[in-house]
Amino acid sequence: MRKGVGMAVTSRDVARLAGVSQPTVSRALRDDPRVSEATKRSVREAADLLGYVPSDAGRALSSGRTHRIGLLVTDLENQFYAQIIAPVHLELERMGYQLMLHTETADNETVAERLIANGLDGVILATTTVDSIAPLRLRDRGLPFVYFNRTASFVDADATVVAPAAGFGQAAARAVSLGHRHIGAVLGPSNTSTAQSREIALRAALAQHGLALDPQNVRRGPFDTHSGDEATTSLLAQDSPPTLIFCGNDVVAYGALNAARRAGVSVPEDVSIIGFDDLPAASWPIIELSTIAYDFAEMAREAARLVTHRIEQADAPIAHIEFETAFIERRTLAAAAARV
Amino acid sequence: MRKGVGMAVTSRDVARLAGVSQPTVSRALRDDPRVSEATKRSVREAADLLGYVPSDAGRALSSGRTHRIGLLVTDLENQFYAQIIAPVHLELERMGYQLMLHTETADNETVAERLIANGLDGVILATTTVDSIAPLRLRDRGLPFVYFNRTASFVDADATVVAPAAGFGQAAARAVSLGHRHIGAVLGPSNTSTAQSREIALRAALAQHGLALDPQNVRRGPFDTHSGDEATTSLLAQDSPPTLIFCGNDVVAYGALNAARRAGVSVPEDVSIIGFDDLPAASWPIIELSTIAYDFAEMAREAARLVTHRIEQADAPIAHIEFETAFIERRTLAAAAARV
DNA sequence: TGCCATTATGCTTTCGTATGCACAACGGGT
DNA sequence: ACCCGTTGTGCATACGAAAGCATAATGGCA
Repeated sequence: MRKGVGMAVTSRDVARLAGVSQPTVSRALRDDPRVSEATKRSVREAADLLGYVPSDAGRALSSGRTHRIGLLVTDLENQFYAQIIAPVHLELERMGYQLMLHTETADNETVAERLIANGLDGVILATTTVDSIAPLRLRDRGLPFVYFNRTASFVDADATVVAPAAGFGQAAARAVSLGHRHIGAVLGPSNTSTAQSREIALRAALAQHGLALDPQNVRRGPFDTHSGDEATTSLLAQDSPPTLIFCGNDVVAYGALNAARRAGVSVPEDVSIIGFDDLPAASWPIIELSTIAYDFAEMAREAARLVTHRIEQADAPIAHIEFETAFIERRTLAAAAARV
Repeated sequence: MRKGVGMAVTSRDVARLAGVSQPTVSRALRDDPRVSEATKRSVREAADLLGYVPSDAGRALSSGRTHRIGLLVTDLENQFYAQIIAPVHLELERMGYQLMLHTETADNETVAERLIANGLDGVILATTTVDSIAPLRLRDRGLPFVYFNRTASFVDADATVVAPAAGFGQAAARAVSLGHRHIGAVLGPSNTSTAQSREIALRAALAQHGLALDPQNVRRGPFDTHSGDEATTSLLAQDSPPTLIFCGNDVVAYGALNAARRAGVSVPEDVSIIGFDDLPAASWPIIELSTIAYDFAEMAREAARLVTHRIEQADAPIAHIEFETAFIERRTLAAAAARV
């Protein structure tokens, strides 16, 4: 950029007007205690007068900090991530950081490179698979990052995760008391830590009551509505379908509800559905989904705090923060229908 | 930043290894035709070997371009904006730009300042109110911006907007043919151009059939589910409620469906509901919302293209791009119930 | 009155990349 | 053999803010 017409006002211009040096302007505007109140006042006045706005690039280059945090997700249209973005954004802003959204496209290889190239101070990984190499790359670069919700195997790092045992324990107990014995599940992708931990928790909870998942009644697929729809359609098409279906998350459960409706199967009379996450729509009167809840907004904020803390104190001990779950019973869970 | 341990590899390091000057590295990696193929190859090799990643800040400072575009929204949890972010993000990425999400908080005054301070090349305004001053500030700064969906009064700029007339025309015709005469509406905030244009289009469409909105059957509120719920609850509580309710958008319509369900009013037997936007959930079997559709994903991509085009060619003529609408009939619209 | 501590400010350099300009090397045409 | 055009590379510097260090101004105390 060589001297355009609309060239921005720089700290040097402010300095000239205020009759001080450029470094003094820099210090005054950042409220450095070494600058006198009188000077600060006149500098601020000059800055206001000129409409001075510090250059992000200049500051970044000089200080080595961008105050930008990347949030890596795959599917922005997924309601779960939509719910996450807002609290992360707000919490980061509260702490003086800006959020940069990044999506993981097909070629996983370049994701870490793109994150690194973007001059981020830190990264929140929200859709890591257990076998992802991105964390390795970030670690090698020395770029601070935290796991949100999902974790990867190769590298340990700060993480906020869900502890699904309690929620599934309560749900299973209630389901058994309602007479459910033939239980199905639409699980998430087996290369995600969330799908893995939920599957383990579900199986353990059922085992408490002497029950097990019949492999015939288990489906796996991405955490999205379409996948839940397909899987449930296939489950319900069987000769003796399960009376209750646990879904990998709420978004999948919406798909399950759609599949049941399309198949003319009543919920909860013919089949009960249980989700996971307790998204806002789960409690809508037209949905009323039974689900396993936890404070995902707080979990998102915690991830934001973890990453900024890691940036500011690189040698802090690694923190794994678990969020407890609880079963929330709504319309979509009812007594098991007698089987034919 | 004064010489840390994990200091990043710079173009100078690459230059040293490749035995060329730093500017040659810069040119070689950007595929400048003035650099010989042989040199390019050896520079690329050296860069790979060292794991060189160009500094965003350095490039931004030197070139005066950040390749970052801000997207300004209010409510990230709103499904409409969630649907918008993905296409904008992808289209920008395709054109070599990064998306920065910004939210409008309570103090509108500082929004423009925050956008300007963030070293953006351009901005997409998605939630402007007609009386917003942000566009003025951006124009004064010379920061390129475009309106998405909504426009403001004070400043003209590139815009992508919806043309609601056709959609409402079709919907009204169909509604009338189904016997609807007492029609209500839950409109958006009157300081948004979208709420204004939809209200005008709706009234005009009804007028075609000699109908008008009874002020008693009109409610206004924010474009969210809660507001749609409240407004509809109040509409339905009247002595002779409307047989059909037009909602400001789909998210509002979801609220209307919830309100009806809670009030024990059947949709569409007792009341019909029509939305606007055709969000993915509108076509779900458990929802099946009649609505007015347009290609919002393409509209989002177009906004992305407009802003980058404006950046690259500041003196291009201002473009206003309209997206046509069409009525989509689903379960929530049926024949009007006979009135008591 | 002189010295030192403190406070406030300025000078200089740095961060990493990009670009205008100078210039070296090379080759072809006469 | 000379000139000139072309091609490829280097040099110097700009971009804007921040920070280390130097130093001027001030005040207190002996």
